Order: sequence, then C-alpha cells, then structure tokens
Amino acid sequence: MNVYIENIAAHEGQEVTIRGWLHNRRSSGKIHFLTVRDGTGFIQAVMSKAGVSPETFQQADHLSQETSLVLTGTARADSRAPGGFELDVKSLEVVAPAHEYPLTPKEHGVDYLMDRRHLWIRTERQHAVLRVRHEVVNAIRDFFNSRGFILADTPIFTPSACEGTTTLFPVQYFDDTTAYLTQSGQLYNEANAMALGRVYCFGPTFRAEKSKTRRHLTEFWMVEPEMAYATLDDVMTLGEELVSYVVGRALERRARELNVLQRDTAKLERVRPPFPRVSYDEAARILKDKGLPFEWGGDLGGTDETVLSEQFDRPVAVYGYPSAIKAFYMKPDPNRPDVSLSVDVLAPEGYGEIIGGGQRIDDYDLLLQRIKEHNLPQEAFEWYLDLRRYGSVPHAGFGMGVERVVSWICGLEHVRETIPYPRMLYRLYP
RNA sequence: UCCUCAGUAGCUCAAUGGCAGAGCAUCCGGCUGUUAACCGGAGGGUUGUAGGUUCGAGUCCUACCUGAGGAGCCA
Repeated sequence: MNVYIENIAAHEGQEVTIRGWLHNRRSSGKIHFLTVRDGTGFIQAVMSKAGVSPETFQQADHLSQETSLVLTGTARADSRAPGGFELDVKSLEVVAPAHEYPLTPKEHGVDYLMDRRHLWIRTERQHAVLRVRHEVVNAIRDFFNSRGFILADTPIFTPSACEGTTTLFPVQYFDDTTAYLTQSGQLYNEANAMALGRVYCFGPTFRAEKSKTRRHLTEFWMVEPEMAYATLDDVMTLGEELVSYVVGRALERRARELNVLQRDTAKLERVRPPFPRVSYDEAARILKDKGLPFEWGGDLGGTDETVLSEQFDRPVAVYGYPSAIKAFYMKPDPNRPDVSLSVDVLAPEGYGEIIGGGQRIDDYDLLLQRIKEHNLPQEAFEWYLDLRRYGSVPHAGFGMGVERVVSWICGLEHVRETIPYPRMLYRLYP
C-alpha cells in the first residue's frame, strides 16, 4: 500500500510502500541506512544484508543523493529514529538516478544555494519554511472568510502610478501603452468595499525600489482587507486579531516544522490580543529616551523599529504618523490635522513592519486637494474620486506582507527563504 | 545610489610576500545501529578579471566584475 511519510504512524507493523527521493545514505558492510523524503516528511529506511536479496543490497550501496526510488517494507516504531518511525526495507526500486547532486550534506553559501533554489527547496529546512508559509496563507484566508469578508482581487496591471512611478515596474501593454505592476490593491479595494462592505485582496505585489536588505523582495505577497464604515480603531483591532490568529495556527498545526527550524515558540505563544498601541508621539519620545537620534516628523528606520519593538513582548501598533510622510489618501486626525489616522504594526525581535494601513480620506474636497498637492494626474483618479461623490463613508484597511510574517514566525535571517522563488534586486534566476 | 566586507578544487574554507592544502562531494576498498556516520586510498587548481610593485604575489597596490550585509525606501 502506498503511504505518505507523514501518515506512517497509522501503519505501524504493516507493509507499506514509500515513493520518494534519497536524502542521505549511511552504510556499514552489512546494513544501509537510507534517509528518504517524499515531500511530506523524512524517514530512515533500514536495509540489512540478511533482509534483502544480494542484488538489492549491492544496488543500495551505490545509490546517490536525490535518486528517486520506491521502497517497500515494514513500518516500525523506533525511539532511535528522528521521526519516531523507521522502515525495514524488503524491496527497492530505483526510478531514476541522480548523478553528482550539487547540494551536499555539508554547508553551502547563499549565492550557491540561491542559484540552485529549485534544488535547495528539497532540504528539510526549506520544506519546513514553505509548509509554515502554506499554513500562514491558509490561516489568513480562513480568518477573513469566517468573518464575512469577500475575496475581491484587484488588478496586477494598473494604468498609472498611485504613489509615483519610481517604485513601479513598467511593462509594455500592447502597442504604445505603458502599464505598471501593482504596488498595492488598496485603491481598488476601497471601491470593492463600497460595493461589498468588507473585502480583501490577496496576491502578488511589486516594488521596484533598489532596496537591498533582509526584509525586502521586489515581488511579494500581500493581503489587504478594507472595510466600509470602519475607523482606525477598527483596523487596529482587526490587525491584532489577524496576526494573533495566524501565529496561533502556525503554533497549532506546524509545531513539527517550527521545531525543525529551532524556533523559540515561547516568544510566539505570547502573541495574543490586545497588542500595545503606541502613538507616533510616544514612539518618538521612547526613541529619544533610548538615546537614538530620532526627530519628530521622520519615518521610523530599521534601528528605530527594532529598538521600539524590543520594549514589548508582542507586536506593537504605532499609530498617528505625521500626515506628511504618509500616502495622499490617508485621513488626517480631525483634532490634529498634522498627524494621520494611520497605523503600522511592528513585529517583535527586530522583524520590522508587518502591517501598514489606516483610515482613508472620505471627504471629496480634501481628497481632490491632496491629489493636486501630490501633483497626481486628476483624470487618472476620477474613478477613485467617484467613491467620494456617490455615498462616501468612513472606511479603513491595511496591508500585511506575507513573507515578513512567515520570516518572523520561522525566526529566519532573511525573507528570501519564505517564498519558493524570491525576486530580488540582483536575483531573477531560477 | 552610498558605505562595509568577500571572491582559492564541484561545495565550505585554510595557506607569515617563499613547494596551493583540508573536510565534504565523486570513484575504489573496509565496517550490522548509523544520525551532516566512521576508517583507508585515488582523481580533482588559469587563486573573479586586467594591470602594477617585487628576485618572488593567493597574499601588497590600482581599476573593473560578481555577490553578501547595511543605509535610504518599503510590507
């Protein structure tokens, strides 16, 4: 019977067949240990000279790493095995050989691994990261779907830049039109929210900044909820509940993977609502007290974010950024127009901003004024202004970057491991 | 775009300005409980590129190329 390794415990004592690849091999004169993976997990298969034909034993002596093979044998619980189970091999069928596999069991450099990303993802560590990513994505969908949000995806080709063209990837759109890859679905999200109430979009996002840090990809996945009749406060609550739910799901269903990654899960167990909420003013004061050269009016730098998040044991929401450093559509605080009804959520342990959002301008005249102030082409935003012409309501939303969340949950050094094929400044292959 | 660091065997790295080496991988041999197994043997090099200094350069100098980390910018 064909069995996946992750289900092996249900077949103890039975004869099962595992179809996979050879991950590693250790041999003695009369016994072979074959570590096999099948995508669902890893298991050590034991082949003793007495248990198989001489031809099979000889064949196993020459198997190279990543040879695809089919093994049949008896599943047996064994405390010496990392997964708790071993396979006593009765027969072996080689599907296809793998000569001179480039990734050895020893260390490799980042550049070498990135050039072979399509093979790197076969390792146990990358398996674990991608499985956590899968859980995070599913948890996000489940969270919104169970709360009445409608998935309404926004276009990836967009006609013009909503926040300036320098950070967008231009693409030729048929003969003589330039389109841009989206950097946010938010403007369309607002229209969708006016139609459907509570919506979210979830897809790839593109940023053409020549940024070179461990937190940056040029192509990443972002989930963006948007709610009609909602305020900054609603968004902060939604954000902390979303983050807490996603972390909880990873802890609950991907404990094995987090263990492979040697993640200190105690730090994740603390991620529960409510999150501390700190105004930009307070944040500026904290940073000054810590001796950082921070001036009111500027954006938080990487070091600022790290120092700030270290003051708390869970993610922290920083709200009320100066209007001048936020997007043109961010609603000013009615009591204090120099700050906006905006919020960023900073992950702990120096992982930085995972959520950015806030309440949008719902007043037609103010929005038009902002568009002009930012020298944006009004005609391109007529549809967006329509949302304020026809039954405008207070509304708010945010965007959450999937890779940064996965990177934080997994405790990784760099977001590039959180997506199968990362796109970066100098990385377009494979 | 700027700053810092790195580039030597297929991979990861050593080598005081003086014979270019080790581990892993590959191939051969040994070993019945290995956990990145271990033990013995073999093959494997235009030291990123181009110049320069020197009796002599992997090592020092200059430029360039490639990559990494960070800054700015961002999720």
